Amino acid sequence: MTFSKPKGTYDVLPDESGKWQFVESVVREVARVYHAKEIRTPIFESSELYHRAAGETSDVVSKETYDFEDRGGRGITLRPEGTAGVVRSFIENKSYVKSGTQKMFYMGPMFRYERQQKGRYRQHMQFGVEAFGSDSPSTDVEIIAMACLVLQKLGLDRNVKVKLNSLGSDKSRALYREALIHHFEAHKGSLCSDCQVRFEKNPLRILDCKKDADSEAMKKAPAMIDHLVSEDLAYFNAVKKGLKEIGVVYEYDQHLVRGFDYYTHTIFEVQADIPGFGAQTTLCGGGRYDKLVEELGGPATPGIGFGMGLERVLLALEAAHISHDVADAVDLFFLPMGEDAQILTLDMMRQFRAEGLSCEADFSDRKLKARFKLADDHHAKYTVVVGDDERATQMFKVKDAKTGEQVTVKRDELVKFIQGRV
RNA sequence: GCGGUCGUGGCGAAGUGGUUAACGCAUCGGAUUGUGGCUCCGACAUUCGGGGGUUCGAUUCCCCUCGAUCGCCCCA
Repeated sequence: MTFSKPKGTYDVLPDESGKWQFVESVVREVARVYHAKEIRTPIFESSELYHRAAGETSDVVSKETYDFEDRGGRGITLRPEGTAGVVRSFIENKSYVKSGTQKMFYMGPMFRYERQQKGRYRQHMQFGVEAFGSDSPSTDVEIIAMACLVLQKLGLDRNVKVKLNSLGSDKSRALYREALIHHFEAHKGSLCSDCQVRFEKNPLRILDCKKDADSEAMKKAPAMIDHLVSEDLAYFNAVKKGLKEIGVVYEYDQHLVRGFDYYTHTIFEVQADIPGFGAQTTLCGGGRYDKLVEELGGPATPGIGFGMGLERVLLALEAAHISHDVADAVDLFFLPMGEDAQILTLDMMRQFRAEGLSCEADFSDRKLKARFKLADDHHAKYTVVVGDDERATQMFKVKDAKTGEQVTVKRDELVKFIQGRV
């Protein structure tokens, strides 16, 4: 009987974790300079939370969640996205009593029951940011720029594009919804079957359809921007102006619609723009959600945030042929000859490791040739053979992997010798 | 949830309805018993994702299933 990983999941193997850690370190560094502190919420929440937050018409919540009943009969859902849990925490811990804008980030696994393909998994890693308490368009600009900074620091800024749209406030949206229904009513017959359903449930989603993208009905469809009430339009213009002023290149996309119903005003995506990238091009998506805190039972508090899929970021790096050096070399590799030498090696390694040097030893009794090769495989910077002579004299021959040169060093001086060279 | 393609050792990859399943890399052993990365020699799949069927005989044909992959949908 052998076991295999659940469908849609993957293992990050020891040789692959370095690049993950690198991306994670970049993300944390960007969070630091943005003064966004980390928040860690449970990876499961009550099912009700997600239904209330994302909305019943969203595909993610209506058919892609991992739901189960726990032994106490509670309805539990593995988090499919990060915002709902963070907002729940924000309200439950009364974080809203603080004044000013609060920025926080999270990084962790999200779960969606979907058919997997390139860049889409049932468990995926997301880095996300939320900012509460500011209704200024400048905060929108700041948050979008933050997502861009992560990608820039990774070297991907030339391989991505930012797409931007506005959904406006409730008022604008109601107006637009009516206009859309009025427009598509006449063309309903020419729409694809999915859009027939969208027409009934959420006409906004028709705009996102790829099948009907080139149809006459779609081309003539009214644009959201023409239905924004004046203050909403002013808000959107302020965001666009801000982005332009600070040099964030974006594309206005009137068909951009996001998957969760909680969004208002500014919505955006950062998409990979790399030849040969898979079908899942969205690296990052987010927007403003000024009603969500209130809807989930908190005081009216504006918010904006985004989520970034780290698998896709890694895929983008690969597709763009960008690699970042990951250090995996070990400072010292010991080759003890015999049992007494092994004990001595253990003692030396204990001392050296406490001093911060990384050490590895091979305790096999194979021939030295094979064992040196092992040191090589571990990218050892220095290799030391420990045998009877060395034990007797406490003098060790330290071999430099790069030059092949061997220097004899006293045990007492070994730490300094290595530390001065690595 | 829907459609296409694919599934041979740790990895890459030939192959055929018939009895020993190429080759390359990696690994292990030896040439070379305390000093590697070169070279040479040798070893390494009772088995071709799993189950069932057709057949005298199946890795090869058929069905089911699981998995991977690409796309649709959706999204990070």
